[in-house]
Amino acid sequence: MNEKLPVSFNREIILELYQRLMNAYGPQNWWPADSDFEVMVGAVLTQNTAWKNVERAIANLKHENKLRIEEIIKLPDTALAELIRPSGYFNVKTRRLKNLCHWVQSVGGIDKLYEMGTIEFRDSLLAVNGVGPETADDILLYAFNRPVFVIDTYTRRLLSSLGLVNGDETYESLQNKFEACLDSDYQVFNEYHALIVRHAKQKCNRTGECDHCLVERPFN
DNA sequence: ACCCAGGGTCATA
DNA sequence: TATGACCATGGG
Repeated sequence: MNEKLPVSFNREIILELYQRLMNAYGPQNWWPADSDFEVMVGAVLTQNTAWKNVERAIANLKHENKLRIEEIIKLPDTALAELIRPSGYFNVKTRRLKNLCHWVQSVGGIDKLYEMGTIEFRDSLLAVNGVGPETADDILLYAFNRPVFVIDTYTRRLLSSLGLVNGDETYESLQNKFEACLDSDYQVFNEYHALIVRHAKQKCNRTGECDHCLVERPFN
């Protein structure tokens, strides 16, 4: 008896992982943006794209005073595409940004979003062409402080590396697991995901004692 | 020269 | 429902 049980996805493990990440990297202060709308734009622009490239695109929009809903809608597709060019997929993202802006207008403007229930908010976002689960949750969590846990490829990679998942789990399945393990606190959700991204960027020196290794060491 | 980056949609079987 | 193709820039 007293044999070691296989590590499973439970509250204790998820809390310890959070502590490891926090100890290694400290608070990340996400999402870097000057406005809620900027978070929404950034969430679309960063799809499968390095954040550094998104920063350039957003800087272009700011410099031309186009980081506003009406301005983006007004802008011809070719002009908008040119401004966001550095973030890649610029034709696709031009369409997606406009879809998102039209959607905001259709619900009566940004102010109406603060009054919307989180479930309805999420479903409504997902109905916008170009907004998938991660983009929707980025917006819900980082622009509107809603307690939804963001899942991304880094999250899957980390969990897989720790042997906590098989890799065949759906987005919502993983999200549900996290949300079931944690108190529904948007500040923790915010920090947790930011820390996972921070960890993904951490280089491993293979000594077993770097921050990367300390975070990913086996659980007892 | 190749691979990846804070995804998502669409056509096809 | 489940793959595969496609979108495109910039840095390692």
